[in-house]
Amino acid sequence: MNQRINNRLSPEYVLLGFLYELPSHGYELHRRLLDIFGNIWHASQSQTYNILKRLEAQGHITSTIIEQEKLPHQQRLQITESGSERFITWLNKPTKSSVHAIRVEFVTRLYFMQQYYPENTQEMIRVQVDVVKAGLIQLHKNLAMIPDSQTFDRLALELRIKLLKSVISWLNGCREAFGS
Amino acid sequence: MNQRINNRLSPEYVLLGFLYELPSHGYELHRRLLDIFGNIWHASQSQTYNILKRLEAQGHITSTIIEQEKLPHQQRLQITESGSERFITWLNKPTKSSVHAIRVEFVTRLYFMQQYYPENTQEMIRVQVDVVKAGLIQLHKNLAMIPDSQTFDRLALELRIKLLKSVISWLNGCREAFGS
DNA sequence: GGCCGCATGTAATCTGTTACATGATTCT
DNA sequence: AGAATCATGTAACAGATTACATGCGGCC
Repeated sequence: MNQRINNRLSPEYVLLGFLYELPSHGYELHRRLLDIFGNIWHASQSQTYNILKRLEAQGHITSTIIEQEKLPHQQRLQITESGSERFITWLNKPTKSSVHAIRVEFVTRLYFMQQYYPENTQEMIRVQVDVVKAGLIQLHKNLAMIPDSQTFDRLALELRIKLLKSVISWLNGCREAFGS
Repeated sequence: MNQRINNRLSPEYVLLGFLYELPSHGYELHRRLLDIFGNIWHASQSQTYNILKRLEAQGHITSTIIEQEKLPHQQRLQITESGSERFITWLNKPTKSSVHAIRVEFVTRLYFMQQYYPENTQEMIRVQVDVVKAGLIQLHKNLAMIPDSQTFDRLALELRIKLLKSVISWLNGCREAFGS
């Protein structure tokens, strides 16, 4: 239950990542999610609350209600040991060699690594390049096994190869952008 | 209800596309889905049946039971007018300028166009190039509006731009591969 | 007076995932 | 004898989407 079995991506790590730094509450987390990751992650307000509920049920965050004068009450959310651990594990785990995963998950990890452990950014990118290169080699092997006659299958694979090559080129650009 | 409002992709058009040519039944459709589109679309067997049920409920296909000797009965599925129309509309509608959509939806449309209306393939690719180019221009505009200081935002956008450029290059390759 | 921002949710619906169920035939 | 293929599904659960609900304070 605790493990992400399939490859479905959800912004739960983003929320965890915000809370890793300091406590906050649902409304603000949602706003920051839109602000910073609006182009990458999409969640409606209620979906954000849903995810937070889930994280709380799983023991990754705890909540305390704070009454405010003149404003509605807040639910102060705080990350737990288990939540921090979960976040850090995710942050350090290379993203799989898939265009979509890189565009969404790796970019998110890059943001948080740069925020919290900038000294690890270079290494993180280096490792990711290796993972994508390994994926590319596999795709090339697959391509070699498809006969020339299967134009469609070859084209579909060639697209993925092209995209992954772009990803590697972009990753190298990242290394410079966050240059040491 | 009939319209696909959000950008969730599902292999329903693949199933419709198979049935566009000739009637079939769930089991075979699922096999072909795995065979031909295994690298692109993922659906469990029951999910395939679910989608077919949905298409039937929506009036896009009809079913008749066929008894067989020695083998289990089949449900012969046949596409309706409404289903054919839906498929053709989809087939001719350019895929939006998104890496994922191109990798999944456009590649699928390419397959069916090549199967059923090969003479339209060139035009289809041409139109798609235009759509992606328009998307690229938009992204470039967005990029120009991000100040240099926001390294992260720029990088995230630059990745998308790089990927879309690869897509265009690939599309041009397609034109040659299906050269007239 | 009406809309926006703050702040939290519930309910209904849809879609997908996994596991389970059935039962005959054909291949190894 | 056992596995794979043919062929159809149900049930339980997880997750996302949309709409709806509430209510105060501040701004125009």
